[in-house]
Amino acid sequence: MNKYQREPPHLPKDCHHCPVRESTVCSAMREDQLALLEAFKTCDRILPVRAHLYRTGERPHEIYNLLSGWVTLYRILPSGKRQVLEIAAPGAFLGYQARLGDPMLHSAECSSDVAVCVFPRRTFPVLLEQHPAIRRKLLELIADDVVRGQDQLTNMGGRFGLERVAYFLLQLHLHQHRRRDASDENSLNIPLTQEMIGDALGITVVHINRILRDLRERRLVSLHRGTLHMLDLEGLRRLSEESQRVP
Amino acid sequence: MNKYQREPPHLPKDCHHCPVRESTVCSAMREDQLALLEAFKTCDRILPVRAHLYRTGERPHEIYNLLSGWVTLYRILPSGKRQVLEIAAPGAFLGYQARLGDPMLHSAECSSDVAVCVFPRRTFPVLLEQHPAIRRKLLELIADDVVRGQDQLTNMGGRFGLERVAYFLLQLHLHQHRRRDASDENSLNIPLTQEMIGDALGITVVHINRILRDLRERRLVSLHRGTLHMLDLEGLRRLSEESQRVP
DNA sequence: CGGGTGTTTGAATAATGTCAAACCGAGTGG
DNA sequence: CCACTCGGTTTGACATTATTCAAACACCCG
Repeated sequence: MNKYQREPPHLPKDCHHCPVRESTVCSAMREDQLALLEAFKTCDRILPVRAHLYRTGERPHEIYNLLSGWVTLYRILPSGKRQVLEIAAPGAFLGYQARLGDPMLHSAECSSDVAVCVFPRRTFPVLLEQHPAIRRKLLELIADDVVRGQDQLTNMGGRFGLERVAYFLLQLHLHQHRRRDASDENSLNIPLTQEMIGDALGITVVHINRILRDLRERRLVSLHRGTLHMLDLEGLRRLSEESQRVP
Repeated sequence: MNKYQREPPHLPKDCHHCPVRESTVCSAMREDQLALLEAFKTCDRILPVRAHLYRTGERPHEIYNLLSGWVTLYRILPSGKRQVLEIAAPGAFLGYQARLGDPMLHSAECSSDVAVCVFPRRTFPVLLEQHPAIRRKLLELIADDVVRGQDQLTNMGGRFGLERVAYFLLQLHLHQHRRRDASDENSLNIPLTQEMIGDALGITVVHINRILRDLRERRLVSLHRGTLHMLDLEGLRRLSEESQRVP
């Protein structure tokens, strides 16, 4: 088993027992409508680390609900650089875009072994049409995506490396801490490499490394082999809100 | 009249004559349904430069359709820095968010004199409920927002100043060139200051200035008093796709 | 004719990237 | 079980990119 693999992928018996039902589009269905969903969905599927759900330019014929594991959404620039757009946790709804027939504009790669629930892409609009509640929920999810995107943009544009990384890790932790019962209140198991942080924040691995050392020495966070230890949440928050200049 | 003000704000007689009808949520209504929209909307309104549609933290009671002029969406960081999230052109749908009652997470300021079409916020969900086509269109618009956000993120994370600005201006021009009949094929009137570019791209005004000089001397673009001259689109594209390193 | 906003330039300094090399632990195959 | 490889981390020296501070300038507007 991969060193980052703390939770082996597990498939729920049915939608009733689905661990992420409440956090994704499926929450729009009443308990007694779940059979409809079940009928609509293609299958469940398990994928190994490094597998791709889809790649830039492809026109996949599926849409995914992430059941367990982590998926990284990214783009490659003409220069060869990689930009990580999102680190998707269980509950994420992946592969949707406005014009479902268009080629994807980003790639989705498994950062751990992964379990997904698969929907057919071609007939997905039918589902949306038949169940307005699902479209309502989807709109909600995507509207939140916009906000998180804006947050990330603000982080990238407005903070230097140290504060940037601090804020990024803080958000990562908070976002998890909402839906999850973190076994340990202040640590998070996540297949996060320094390179990934760098690619998410537009900073070199080498520099990320120095920043992480700094954060560790300040006893704020430490990242070690797939475990993120949040040592001082308040301190992190203070750091990331710090003025770099006095206006 | 403000120096940047090339087009005085003008209010359409009714929805039938609305110049942006096709590019916003209203396009979801059939010609014969426009009366319903008309009945629902609160009013049209004209706002002067520097006026705000709404500010961070407020719970506005309206939603807007931008009819003419430019609106800048931005956030302020704890450090005092400003991050420009979007430069909204006519046709933009402003002020919507998943939970309409929540406080806004960004501010919207008029960069020119502006005309907006105003919808009531409180009853907006009713409109969505009664006309699924509008929700469908809104979902589409917002899904596109996500993509443009990802694009911006990629630009910020993956490019240095020169290429970053080049790409930004190129996108700005292309995005306009789609919906507009640009009188002059290769120039764009827009109340864009160097400071705005800087705040959008996370670069200091001073540095933006040097970059713009560079771009001007390479005869790629020039920005002068509210007019953006695209001198060499192909060259810009090449520059922004340039590898900084040879992988 | 001011006054104010936006632009421009220079010099010093700080932040970050690049290159090169060593290191470290986990899985692999002999 | 050990040598070996591989992905990921760590460090140093140096180059590049960007910020900061300070000041002058240009132009529109009242």
